[in-house]
Amino acid sequence: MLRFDCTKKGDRLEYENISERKLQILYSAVEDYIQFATPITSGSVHEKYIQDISPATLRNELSALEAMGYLKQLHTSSGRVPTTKAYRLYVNELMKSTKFGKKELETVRDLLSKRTAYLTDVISQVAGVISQATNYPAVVVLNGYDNLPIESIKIIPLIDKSALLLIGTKNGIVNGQFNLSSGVTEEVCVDASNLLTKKFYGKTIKYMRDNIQTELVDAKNEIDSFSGLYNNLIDCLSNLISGQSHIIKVGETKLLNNPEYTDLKDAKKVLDILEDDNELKQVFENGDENEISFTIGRENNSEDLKSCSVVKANYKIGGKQIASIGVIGPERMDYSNVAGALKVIVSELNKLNLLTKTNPEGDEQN
Amino acid sequence: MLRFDCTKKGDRLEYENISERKLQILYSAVEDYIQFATPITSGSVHEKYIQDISPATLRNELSALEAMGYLKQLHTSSGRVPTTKAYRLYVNELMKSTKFGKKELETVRDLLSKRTAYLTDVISQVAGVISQATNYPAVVVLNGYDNLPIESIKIIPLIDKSALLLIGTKNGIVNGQFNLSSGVTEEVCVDASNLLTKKFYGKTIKYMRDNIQTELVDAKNEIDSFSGLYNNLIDCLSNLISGQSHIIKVGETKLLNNPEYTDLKDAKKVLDILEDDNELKQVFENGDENEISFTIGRENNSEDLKSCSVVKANYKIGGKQIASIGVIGPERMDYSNVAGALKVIVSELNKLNLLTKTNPEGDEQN
DNA sequence: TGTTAGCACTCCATAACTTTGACTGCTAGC
DNA sequence: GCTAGCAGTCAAAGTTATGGAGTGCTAACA
Repeated sequence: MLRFDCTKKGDRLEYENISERKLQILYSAVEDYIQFATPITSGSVHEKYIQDISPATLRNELSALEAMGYLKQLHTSSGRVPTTKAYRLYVNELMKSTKFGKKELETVRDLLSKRTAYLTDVISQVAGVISQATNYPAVVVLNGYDNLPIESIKIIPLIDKSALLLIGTKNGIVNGQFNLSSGVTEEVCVDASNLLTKKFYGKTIKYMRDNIQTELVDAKNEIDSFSGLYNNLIDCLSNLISGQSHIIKVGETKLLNNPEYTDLKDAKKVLDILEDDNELKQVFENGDENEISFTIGRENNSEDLKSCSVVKANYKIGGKQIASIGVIGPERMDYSNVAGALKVIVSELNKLNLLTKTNPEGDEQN
Repeated sequence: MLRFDCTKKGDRLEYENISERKLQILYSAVEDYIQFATPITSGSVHEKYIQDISPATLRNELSALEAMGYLKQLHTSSGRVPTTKAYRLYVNELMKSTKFGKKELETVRDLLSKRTAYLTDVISQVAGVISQATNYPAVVVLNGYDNLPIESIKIIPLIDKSALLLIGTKNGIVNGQFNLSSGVTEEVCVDASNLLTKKFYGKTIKYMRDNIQTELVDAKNEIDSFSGLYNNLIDCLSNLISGQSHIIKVGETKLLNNPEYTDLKDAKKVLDILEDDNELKQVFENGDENEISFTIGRENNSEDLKSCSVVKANYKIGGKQIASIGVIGPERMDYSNVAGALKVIVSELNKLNLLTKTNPEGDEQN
């Protein structure tokens, strides 16, 4: 069965003077290797994909593709496996952009429709959905809270002289906690909440951080009792904003389902990176600015990740990066399925975002 | 070096007619195997632990201990490894109850002192601390919210016609979300919050569930606008209470650090159970009602866990089970260290609990 | 009766070797 | 330019030796 349809001939030839037939063979080879993880042989390509070319001819073609750097043999008399160059060509030019079934789409929608209020809950939910849809470990890196647009601010006094800070954003509630000086009443908190919401509605959290000092000095003059809140609130805000670039991981052990990691030593290298939040953050800060970004095998900076690929979606709002959402897996990754899953999830997240966006305007007009 | 000091002779003899010398040998054997994971031999015991008994005599003793079922040989001419029976004796009678260093204690206190408001955050923090302190995968199963005592109830309207429900408990905030009918003002939410807090302060969440219908019927009569809240709030409460017995896992891959899981097939069996929340819940519902409960090797019900041990602490408030906190690891687990870590964490949790308990009374008296 | 030295026995772990089979590269013919 | 067929190659699996660690047993001793 020939799965390759020739639609982008012009683009392809930019890469190299590579015949259409070689591309067809390479496409079959990569897809087969992704699916079965066994080296490609002239026999298997003939049998499964391209019956009208004999194995002997395929041998010549495979040999040529090897000379061009798209395939490599593990040893003489073994079949061939794709190189990073082949995966790159496959990802850029050959693969169907989304091989993501309707059934999976339904599952994703179902899971995301159970909306949760807190941003961190949304993130871990998203990570879970991706890991389930792709069967690889999923990682979500929230790139700080700076770019999130504020919808409302609430300060809620708790019983033991502390208070919750809830910042409602279009994506979910961000929360912090701080201590109240004695004498701060529930009323003061309500007043402060209203004041802050009024001053910062529609602005980003970064804007709030940069301007809260001056804004609150004014407020302090207006409202006396506000002083019991002032310092601690600012502390809380700066803690909230500076430190917490949240990272969530789900399904690390799914890595072990792949035959390239039957040797624990190899698996350990990758799992150790998955354990180390700082390293992982760096990994997910790499890649280009496209909607979906692929870092394949040897393209990875880290030596221990040369056997891996990282696929991530850049989740943006108003052109500003909010989070990196992605998976990590063997170089022999099902790129098509992963890219499909990530696209669907980002698009569903954007829909949720629109949903919350329309309502407050309705409220405002009332 | 003889690490065993004889203090509980009377108790020990209840088990079996086993000489003090055999106990000393067995103690050395188990501790050595826990530390090095290599079979015990007459030579190594002589060299490392009991110099004044010759290897030949130790051979006789080890052979006798094998006949009694405390040791087993993997094959003739191999050393011996402890059986489940040996670990059970070790845990019940021989081990030092806490082998938990001051340094580790400081770490635990540090981590727990960064108090977070939300119960789910507290739980995952606790799981992280345990996994870090023991170097095994940690699991926390929150046994529903039923037994948590209520301190305050807040309903917070969000911008898009939905509302947050925050139930403050002595252990942390439990939160839910529900939709508001139109016309429900911020004032109504405040009134409802105050009313609910007044009615249910000090009662458990279970009590609230069982009595909210009747209590709120009265309130509906008092306050007209309350009807916009009524149904959805009850829905939210019952969802909150029934479904969510939270389970949190941290450090699953730490299992792979142990030599008994260098074969991925063996590791997979255990990791699969760690993936399956339902099965895991059952595992952690087993065990006795003691403060710390050990389920060792073959004592496990699940066939796939016969090579594992599960140690859990029952975290209770007022005698009522709140959560199971524990670790899962190879049968050759460092029981002493794990038990120490769990005890410390439960005791620190109880302290935090007391801390929040004193403050509201202060508030009440003001 | 309990302890101990010494020796024979056992059996795993490791390495060296052999066999098998899958696949390629090459050559010659179409 | 394509293809059949055959020789060559090499890993994977199976087989056979070798070494060494550890026990069990026996006989002597306190």
